[in-house]
Formats: sequence, structure tokens, C-alpha cells
Amino acid sequence: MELPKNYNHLETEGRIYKLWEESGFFNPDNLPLRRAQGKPAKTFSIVLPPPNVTGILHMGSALMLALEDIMIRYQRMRGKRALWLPGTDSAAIATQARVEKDIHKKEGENRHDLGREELLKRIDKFVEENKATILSQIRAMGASVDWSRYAYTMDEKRYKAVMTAFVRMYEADLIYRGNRVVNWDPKGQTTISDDEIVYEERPAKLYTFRYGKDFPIPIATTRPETKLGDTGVAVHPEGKYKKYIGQEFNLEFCGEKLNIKIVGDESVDQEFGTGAVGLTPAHSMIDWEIGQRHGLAVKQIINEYARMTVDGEMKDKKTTEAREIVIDWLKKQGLLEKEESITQNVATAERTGGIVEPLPKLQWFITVNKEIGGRGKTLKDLMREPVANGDIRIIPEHYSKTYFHWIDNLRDWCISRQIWFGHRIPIWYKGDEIYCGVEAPKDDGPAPLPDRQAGAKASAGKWEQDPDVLDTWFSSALWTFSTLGWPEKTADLKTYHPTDILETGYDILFFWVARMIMMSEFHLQQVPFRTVYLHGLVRDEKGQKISKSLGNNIDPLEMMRKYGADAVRVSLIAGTAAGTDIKISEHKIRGYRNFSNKIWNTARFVLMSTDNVNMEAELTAEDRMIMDELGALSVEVTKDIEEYRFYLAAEKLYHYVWHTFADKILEEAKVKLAGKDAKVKASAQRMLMEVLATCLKLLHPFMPFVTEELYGKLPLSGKKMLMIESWPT
RNA sequence: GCGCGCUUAGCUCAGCGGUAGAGCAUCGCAUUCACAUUGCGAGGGCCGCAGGUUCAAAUCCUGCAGCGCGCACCA
Repeated sequence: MELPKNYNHLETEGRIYKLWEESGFFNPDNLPLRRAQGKPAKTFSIVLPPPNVTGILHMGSALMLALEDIMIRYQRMRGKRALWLPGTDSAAIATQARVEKDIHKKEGENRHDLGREELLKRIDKFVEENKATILSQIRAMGASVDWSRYAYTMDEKRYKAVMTAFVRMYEADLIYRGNRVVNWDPKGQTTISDDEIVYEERPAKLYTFRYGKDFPIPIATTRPETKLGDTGVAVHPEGKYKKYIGQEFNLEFCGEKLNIKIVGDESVDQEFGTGAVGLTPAHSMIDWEIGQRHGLAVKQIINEYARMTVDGEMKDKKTTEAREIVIDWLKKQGLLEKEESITQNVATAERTGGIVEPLPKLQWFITVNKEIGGRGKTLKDLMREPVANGDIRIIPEHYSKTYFHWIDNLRDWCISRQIWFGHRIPIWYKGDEIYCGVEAPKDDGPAPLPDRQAGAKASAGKWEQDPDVLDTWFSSALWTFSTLGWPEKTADLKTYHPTDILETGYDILFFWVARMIMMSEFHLQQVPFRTVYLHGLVRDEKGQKISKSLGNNIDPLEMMRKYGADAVRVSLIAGTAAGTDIKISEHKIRGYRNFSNKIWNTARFVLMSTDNVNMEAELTAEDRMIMDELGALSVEVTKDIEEYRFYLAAEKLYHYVWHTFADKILEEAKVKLAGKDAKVKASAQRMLMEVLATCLKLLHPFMPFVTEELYGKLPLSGKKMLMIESWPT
């Protein structure tokens, strides 16, 4: 048989993917399972970290797909009941912002002009129109996901899971409504969680001043305008200002009446600044916490649009304008003692880039430090324990430390968001009654749950649902089991949960991994996965982050068109251990395209030289040795895969195929094939065919397209589709 | 401030106790022979610095430096 001279990925990939998909073997229910020592076949499951439903494939998701496909294809060939469950994420804030922007551009209207219902309709339409893109791109990578189990974070089943999870946690008293200082994004007009903040270093001025001529303690601040909201000053309980603790001062500060209490608090660092902290409980997370400890008043002076709410000259002024006014006033009064230039970290919102304004707001929270009834543990404990006792293994291991560190510093999780796209909070209000449930209670229906939230305002009339939606990570946190049908007791849930591996980027260890552990432990009393494999960030060849603004984007789709999916996959895997960032370049991808072609041509040669090959022919001692050496390599590669060293496995196979099989074995075989000794020739033919077949199997998880295509051409009896062939060891 | 990681050939990285490795790049040579998306060959490294442990250290320990990252702080 003779093949074309070069491997043509464009002609091959779509056809092969279709073949796989139509075979039904992506669905583990259809797999020819192998019983292991009389026991039923083991299962192996991965849920795909859902890409943004309206997104396009970038190198990061390409890496994710490549790694997970390697794992699942390997396990499938080992005869396991291998499930890789695909899905997409609604990416609430990002998607809504995108649609709002489009509408504003085209129609000049904002969301309030449209109204909630209409906006949601538009978003759904946008999602529907765009989701095919990401799904076809997942296919293009060769991902062997079970499409029959596809899930979307906003579909019917996931909605039910989210609602059930919320109601159960509310009933367990772990969800509460509280008026607390939250991170408010004035640009996005919503709260965000601590993890959605990105700190940016910026130059700033540190001002040292006194509230008044008779005030005994100087105070430093970078935000003088917030001082209008000060209600206290904290000093160290044993420090130089100890004698003032307990005193109260009433003063007039820039036109505003202040009542300042001096309190002693351990958290004050005597060495820093003036050794005393002006407390603005309404506009600083830390000050709020100190204020809570000492019963200080919370005085809000900045609104949701980052404008001043105080009466007089400053009313409705931007905070930056108010700052100048306060500084002028301080100077005129002779109260400004020092002005220094410093750099400070400014909190900005990850999604919108807006400067975060801490504000007191009535929001919904999940408490992480409260004992769960009947379990004697907090949600924090549930997150910590499985990692601490080894039920969950994090790879690379050093991320465990980072994980614990994060948990130790964890505050309650603010889960309400002031956007419209997402799972709406299943809380209903009528007068001072609060009811938690998916549907509003019928007025003559069952009595609502007792209201634990003191101080709800009375307003007669109908039950009205809370207007907010849940943080998108709330639904993502249920992903390992909501995708398997929870809260129904499905067979899938029983069979595939806990999942085996959660493979994702280290950048969402906290956002997602920790919260999945929390939710699974709480709702199922089970770990969500046994192993967490964290991959690095994909960077350009200079090590810079890939971003639109840098113009250094390497588009995986374009690379796949040019060089083939197999080449893109291996170039992302080779030379990269878990957790380390990956430098990618077109250059590297081209190198692996050449490798695809090398595989093609070794097969081409073998097929040309093995007409009427006898697979029963006796092997010469030399050829047996070649088979033994390949056997040893198989064992090594298997071990590397089992221990998550995919880069090593890929590199070893690359080296073997190119520099041992093609350069040495093939070259030496040419002599034997041309020789007169029939036995030697028959042995060589069989050996070549066997080495080729084994190489294709070992390479298949890494380069599924070219290997499947070639394997289909081998004249072997009893052959199956390569995807479900037995692994060589 | 606390923590984590990295530092090995021009570049990207493996190796992690026993005489320095790969890929790419560079430089020669070859070519109707499976593949020019090729073959053969060559050059190139005080394995960040300083100590220590050891018969033996790129590899283990300590300290330092540079780079990157996370968390906290940022009064």
C-alpha cells in the first residue's frame, strides 16, 4: 500500500472526529469494558472546566483540552469506563456586560431602558447564536468528550441544582443576609468577591494631618475625602497613645460634624504611619472589622457611583474632587502636617477595571466560620480537611500550601450580584417576612421559614423575589455533581462521583477548586475529585502574558489550520511540567507538525515494505531485542502518564519514533528487507509492523488524529478503532 | 511583611547523589533511495553566587542575589 507523501491534517481531522463521534465510544455506556481480575471495569471521570459559552478557544483552553484528552484517551485504552463530561459556563458578568455594550452601541439604550425580561431575552439569544463556535472548537482539538451528557451552567438541570443547593444551605443556616462592607465595583454596578479584585500599583500621596487643632493624635491617609466618614481612631492598647483610649471628640471637619472615639486595638502597628489609624468603618474592610469590635458607628459618605453623599459643597462630587477640597481645607486650617509620595496598591475589579469602592451594603453571604449543625465543623474545615488528610491530592504539591494559606485568610463569601443574567436568588420578601424557596409561597400555603434576619422593613402586598443573582462561581462550585444529575439520585452520580481528576489552571484554585470542595463536602459529604492537576499559564515565546493589547496572541485555531491539531496539542504539552507556565510559539508548533509528518512517513515506509506481512513469522534475536526495548519504553511512558509527567512521556515518544525507530531501526531494516534471507526479511517485516502499531498506540493520547488515521490503514486482523485498542502494557 | 516557584548550551527546558542532556537555533557535508515538513556530522555549558554535608553535589543542607507569582498590608 502506498500513502501520499505528506500527512494532510486538513483532509483528515474532520473525517476522523466524525468517525469517533459516530462510533459512540465517547460515551462510556458504549465502551467495550475490560474486567480487571474478575471485577467490573473501573471508572475514570473528568468534568470539563466549562469554557465561556460565548467565548472563542484560546491557548489556555487548548492546553486544558489537550491535557484532559490525553488522560481520558489513556484511561479509555486501559479499558476503564472513561467519562469526560463537557459543558459551558454562562460567565454571567462578562456575558451581560458584552451584550449590554452591543446594545448600547447599536441602539443607544442601557439595561434599564430595556428592562430585565427583555435584556435576559437578548442575552439568551446571544448565547444561542454564539455557543456553536466554542463547541466546534472543542471538537477541532480532538477532545473526546461525551456530548450526550453536555451541560450548561444555566440549563434546566443546573438551575435545579443551584436552587436546591441554595435552599439547603439557607436551611442549614449557612447563608445569611447582612449589612456589611463589600467590594463595590462602581463601573460594573455590582458587588464582587475578594478574589475578583486585582491590585494595581500606582503612585499616591500619603497625607498626615489632624482632625482639628485640639485633636491629640496625628493621622495618615491616602484618601482624605473618606475622613468625613470617620467615627473612630484606633491606637495600640499598650502604645504611646494608650492614655487617650476611651476619649471621645466632637469636631467640625471640613464642614462635616465628626464624632471620634479613641479605641485600643491589637491590630494597630505602632511602627507604621503615625501609629494610629483613622477609622472609616463604612469605606474600608479593615476599618469595618475594627469598628465592629468596638461598636463604632458606620457612617456612609460615598454612594454606588463613587460620589460623595455629604451635604454642602461636596455633595455629588467625585471622590477625587472631594479629595482636593479636603486637602485645601486642611492646608488653610494648618492641619496638614506632611505630604509624602508613596506607591500603593489600588484595588480594581478584574472584569471591568473599575476602582473598587468598599461600601456597606445589604447582601447575601455564605458563612465560612460557623459550625454546621450536626457536623461540628465549619465550611472552612470542609475545605481544609480533605486536602490536609490526603483525600485530595494537589499537583504540583506546593500549591497545597497556597491553598491552606488562602483558607486561613478566608472571609465570608458574598454571593449576591447586582446583575440580571444568572441564577436569581430564591428569596422572597413580603412585608417583614422573608421566605426561601424556588417558588413564591402561596399566601395560604405553608408557613414561610422563620425570618432570622432582624430588621427587615415592613411593606405589605405580594411576595417579591430578591432582584439579585448569584455569583457565577456559586453554580460553578456545584459542577462536579450538578453535571451528573444531582439533586436527583442518578446512576451517573453514583457511578462517576467523586470524579478522578480536576484539571484546571492554577489561577482559579481559589475561585473554583476550593469552592467545589466546599460544596461537594457539604451537599454530598464526598470529595468532588481525588486529584487536582494544575496547569500553568500559556505565554508567548518571550514569557509575556498573551493579551489583546500586547498583540501577541497566538490563535490556536489558526495554528490548527496551519499545522494540525496534533501539532498544537503536543507543542502545548512538551517541555512543561504541571504548574509551570508554558511558552508557546509558532516555531515550536511547526516542529511538531514536522513530527506528525515523520510519523506519517515511517508508516508510509512500513506499509510499502510489508506487503503480505506474516504477523506469525518467527522473530530473529535482533528483532526480538528491538521489541523488548520498545516494551521497556512502553513501561516508562505508562509510568510517566500515571504520574502526570505528560511532557516526559511525549518527549520520550518523540525521541523514540524519530531517532530510534526512523533513524536506526528503519535504516537497518532496509538492508534486511533487500537481502536474500527470507526468514530475516519476514522477521523484519513483522517487527516493523509491530513497532509501528505499538508506537501509534502509545502516541494516540497525545496525537489522536494522525495515529487513528494511520492505524486504520494497517493490515492487522482483529483490529479495532485505535481509540479503543488496548494500551500496550 | 508572609509564602511559593524559578535561575543548567544563543533560546525553550529536562535531569535532582555517581564522568553534563534534548529540541530549536548556528555551522559544515549529503541528496532522484519513506519523509527537504529530510539525512549525517560539528561547535557550544566554572548547571546564579558563597559556604556546608559526602569518597562523590547541577542534584542534599544553609545563606545571599536576581527574576516571576500568590496572599496580606497599603492608617
